Amino acid sequence: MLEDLDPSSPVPLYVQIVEQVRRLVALGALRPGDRFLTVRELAVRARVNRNTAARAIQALERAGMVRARVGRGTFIVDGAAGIEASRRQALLDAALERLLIEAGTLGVPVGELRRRFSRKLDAFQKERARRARPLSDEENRR
Amino acid sequence: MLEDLDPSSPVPLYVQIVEQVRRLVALGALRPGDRFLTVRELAVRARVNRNTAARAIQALERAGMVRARVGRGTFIVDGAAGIEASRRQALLDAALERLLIEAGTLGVPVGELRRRFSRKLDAFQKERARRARPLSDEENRR
DNA sequence: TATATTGTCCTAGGACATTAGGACAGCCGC
DNA sequence: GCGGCTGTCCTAATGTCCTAGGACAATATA
Repeated sequence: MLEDLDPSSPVPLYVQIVEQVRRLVALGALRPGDRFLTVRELAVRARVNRNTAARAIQALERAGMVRARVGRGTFIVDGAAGIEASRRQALLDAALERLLIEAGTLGVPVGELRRRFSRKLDAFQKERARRARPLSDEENRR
Repeated sequence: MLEDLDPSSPVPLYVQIVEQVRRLVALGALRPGDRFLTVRELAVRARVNRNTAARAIQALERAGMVRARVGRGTFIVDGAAGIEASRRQALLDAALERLLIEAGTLGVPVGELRRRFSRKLDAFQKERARRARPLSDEENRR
């Protein structure tokens, strides 16, 4: 995690970092209150320039997933708490719409889509439970 | 549709066009065999340069949703037919993962996600049925 | 108070994307 | 065959993005 970035990808390095962190947060591997990597630690770990790491953290902060404090470090935040209900609804609806359009253009039958959704959701929850149990699974590996 | 593009958006004009067309195809408003707008027609309609319109159509062609023919025009294609099963599975899985990560970071409970998914899917199917009935609902408005 | 550590700002270069105009090549109906 | 369509290619101008290095300000720690 965070080591396997692809500099030759059209996706910017800082975006690749953001996506990986988003995934870890969604899976519960990083939880509110957890200390995150500092800008310089992240730069070393991901083998990118200090400013590229800073950019990733700034993007995460704009997304409300992280709080950066000069002299202290950066910490995971409960981003969902700061979002008002109506906005959350709108964002979820947009995400659902993107999925349905993708599935629609792929010609996925409704029945199959329902099945795959249910299966994927179960797998996601299972993974989430697995990561949450050790309480510092990912943390301790640092 | 296609008239309300935002030139000041960070999203390129040709991408905005592609997204709108993708939506129409997914909803069944544009079906395989239908004649699509020509490059110049699209340029006038969307109020963009001829080449920007051409770029959008080229992107749609790369995505396998459209077939462009010199001297004849561009036509909607059954893009799903050309995709091999394994690739289709992978694309759908990636789309599902994006949704779950988005929902996860928004803190949406699993039960609510299931409900919203089901509701959205029903709405999508209903819209699809509505658009499919007139057989040329969108077409005739040109 | 020193010193180290933290995030942040400024600047710059290189690369790429976007849009646009002009010209060209293939197809069709008269 | 001719004229009007069609999509496509070439080129240029402009803007934006990405990454990077250097310096700075705020905080914690000894």
